[in-house]
Amino acid sequence: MVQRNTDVSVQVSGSHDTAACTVIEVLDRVSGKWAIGILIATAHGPVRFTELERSIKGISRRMLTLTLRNLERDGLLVRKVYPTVPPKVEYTATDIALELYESLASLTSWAERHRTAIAAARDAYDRAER
Amino acid sequence: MVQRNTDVSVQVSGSHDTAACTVIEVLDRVSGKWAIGILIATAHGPVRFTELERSIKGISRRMLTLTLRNLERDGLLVRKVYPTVPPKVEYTATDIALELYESLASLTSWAERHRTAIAAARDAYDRAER
DNA sequence: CTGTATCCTCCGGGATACTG
DNA sequence: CAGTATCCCGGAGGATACAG
Repeated sequence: MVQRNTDVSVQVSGSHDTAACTVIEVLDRVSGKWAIGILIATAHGPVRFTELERSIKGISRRMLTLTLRNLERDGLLVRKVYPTVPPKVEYTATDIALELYESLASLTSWAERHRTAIAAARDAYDRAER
Repeated sequence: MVQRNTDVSVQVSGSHDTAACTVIEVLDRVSGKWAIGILIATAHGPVRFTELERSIKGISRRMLTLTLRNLERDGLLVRKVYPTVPPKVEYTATDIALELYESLASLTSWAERHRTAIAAARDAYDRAER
């Protein structure tokens, strides 16, 4: 989770600072290397711990647990334990999480529209600066 | 900038993995403690270096420079130098940046709608776990 | 005024081993 | 199966000083 501005981050005037704060709230929830992946992986029904571990390539058991706990803490995931043996645990996205998932669509759209332009800008910049 | 999955991050099936990747592209552009603040501060016309330094509370000169360079490199900001003495430098948001700025609106909306629910979930979780 | 250059700290996250 | 517990490392970012 990136260290962010908790106090009034931008001091323009009017509503810009609160806008910044609000956006930052979301980003803090979604920051971290794995949160988005988990959100997406749980967006279509309950998923078990090991399923997640397998579907999210490269995640360590530790980070999977930690990220799940954070998402659960924020009310984005529900953790249900079946007291069987061996144990079974299911994680389910809440409505709030699903709404977030949809809100990310406009960002996805932005990235798709401008991905090549951004790559080009990057190339140009890098070629110029050396 | 948070360390993220560059390879296929989520292996569900169909388009979920590409969706994840695309979202992550944006987040990488916007991650870092200060990028959003700068985006917002430059969203309403050219701003000078020192103006930014003053309006974005708590930012160090180093991070201001670094973040500005990254945003410029991605084509989100244009840096214009007036060869006067003392020097004057203006940063202007590009159209791409402005579009991004607007796309963030749905996230802001999400945060506003659920902020209290999230806070409540957090409280409940913390009270339960001890 | 607009930056660079260094040094240093903190913490997100990986690797590995152990457990109910 | 679903986690904890430790140890460790790299890099984001702060503080400070210097410069064109």
